Amino acid sequence: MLPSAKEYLKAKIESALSKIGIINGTQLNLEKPKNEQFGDFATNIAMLIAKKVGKNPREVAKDIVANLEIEPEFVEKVEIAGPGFINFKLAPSFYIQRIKEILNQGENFGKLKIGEGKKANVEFVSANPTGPLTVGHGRNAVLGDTIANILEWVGYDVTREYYFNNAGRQMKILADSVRLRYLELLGEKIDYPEDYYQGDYIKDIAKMLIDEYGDKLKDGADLKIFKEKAEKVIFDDIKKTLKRLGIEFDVYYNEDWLYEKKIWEVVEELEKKGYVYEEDGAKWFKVTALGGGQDKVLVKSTGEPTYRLPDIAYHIEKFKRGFDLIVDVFGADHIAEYPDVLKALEVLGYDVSKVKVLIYQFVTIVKDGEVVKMSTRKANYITLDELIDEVGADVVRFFFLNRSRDAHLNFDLNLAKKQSEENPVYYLQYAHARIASILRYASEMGVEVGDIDKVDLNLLKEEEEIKLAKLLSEFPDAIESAYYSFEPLKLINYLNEVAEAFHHFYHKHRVVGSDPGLTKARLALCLATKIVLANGFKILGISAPERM
RNA sequence: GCGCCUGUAGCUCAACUGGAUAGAGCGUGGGCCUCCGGAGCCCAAGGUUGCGGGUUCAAGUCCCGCCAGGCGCGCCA
Repeated sequence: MLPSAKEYLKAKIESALSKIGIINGTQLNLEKPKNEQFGDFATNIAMLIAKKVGKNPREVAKDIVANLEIEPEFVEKVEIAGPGFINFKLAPSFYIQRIKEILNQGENFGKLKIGEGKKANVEFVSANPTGPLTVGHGRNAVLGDTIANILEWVGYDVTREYYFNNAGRQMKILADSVRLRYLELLGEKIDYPEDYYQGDYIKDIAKMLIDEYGDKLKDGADLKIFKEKAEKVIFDDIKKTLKRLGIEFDVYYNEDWLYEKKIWEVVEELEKKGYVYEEDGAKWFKVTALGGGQDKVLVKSTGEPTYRLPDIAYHIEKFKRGFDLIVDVFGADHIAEYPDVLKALEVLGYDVSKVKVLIYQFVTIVKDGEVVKMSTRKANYITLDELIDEVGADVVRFFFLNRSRDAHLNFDLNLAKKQSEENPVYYLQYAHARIASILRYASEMGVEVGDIDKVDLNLLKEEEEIKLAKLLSEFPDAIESAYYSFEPLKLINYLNEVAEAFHHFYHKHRVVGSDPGLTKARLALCLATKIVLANGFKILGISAPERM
């Protein structure tokens, strides 16, 4: 296998540096210039070390270039530009030959070994079963699932995990909400409390109970049956919604399991380390002693634990289960709580660097020009299901992924449909469908790529062909970059470039033409593009249509 | 009052983590199918990157101060 262009150039520059007696302490940066006229790769190394060497950057660059030992069949041009950039233009064959590799690796092209032999846990969604998933949960679900996909692609053994609590006060209110609706449906006069769950799904569940039990539950003071039914129905509904987006979990972790013993062990351990004190009958975690803002209650004066305790215990469990990477996907409303949890874990001797907390900014819903405050309790929400009904799973996934985590997401339902018709996801999918169509056409004409080793790829000489081939060879880099930043958006941006480069190529050059050799080479290029797009779509969780 | 995030084209968002002339989509104006898919391609208009300082060869990006918006700051989860 050929070395990647980056690796190749890096090695050459390093050796040139050592030849002129510079030991490079700083990171050697090779980046892709925005402007093509500056070549395929550029390094700013001369500017970075100029001061240390006591020369001006352009002179340093000159020294480096003079000592580069580069094979002309790989590198076409090296030049010094601007304040001291060194620009490299690689020979087209460097990229063209990669097409072979792409075709040979097929659906595995782009898979990396960074996470080989390591286990990752991605916890996301984690909504308690009190109502249907909302558009807000959608962002969490899609982000978490896609990050899990990325981790799998770079080699991790990934566990998708959903953490839930079915024991708290919310669940009691939920159960009682169902009970009251049940009685109401049986004809009793009910004063339904305002702070109970207002959604219609509560009535649906009550109706199911009537179908099942008639009025037998009428005077049962026991909420258990109401709670269990509600939980089951709602959870099934949540799972169904997620499945529509292609999301399935490996583990549903019930917070309840931690309450028996685990959380008290945490208190004990923290006490041993001297980070717990009692005040007003409560036990406090000494966060201030660890550089935090204010101390936090671990155990209330009533003897009940606060939510913090199971959170800490849960993460300890994850460590004990042997994960090398622990990813939490949270909305911005959790911003204040995770630092305390991390501090506790650190004090207890766990390697906090394994924990990656991903905070995404909130989804605000605009309906009829006004911001809707989302509340499951008040039934002021737009469900994820409704959104999927409206625009389809691919658009939903793409919609949530096509912005950075830190970007606040304004969602206007009135515009959702309109936007969906012109959604950028179709731009990508169209490129894929178009290639499929070309391949069908070629096949009808009796042309196939056949054995790739017999195709003369060097016939690809046009600017658009080389540009596309070059982009395709960068697919693994795009995945790596999405992995390091935990930003699926990087992959989308890359795929957009690929689709664009393909459309340009298509409009300028005919694939199936009179020259059989060239036709084969171009078909190979098309196939390689299709593979890259399809692999990228798989990571994003969107479909790769053969027709649209 | 304190903490986190955001402010970039009319709108929704990018910008490879400090690089060279800030880019896409939608919208607006124009052009392109006798020919492998027009859900596409090409051209144009549109910007003092919220405001003011600073750091350096280089700032949308880093630091400080304002202004505006979002989310938090509980013996709720």
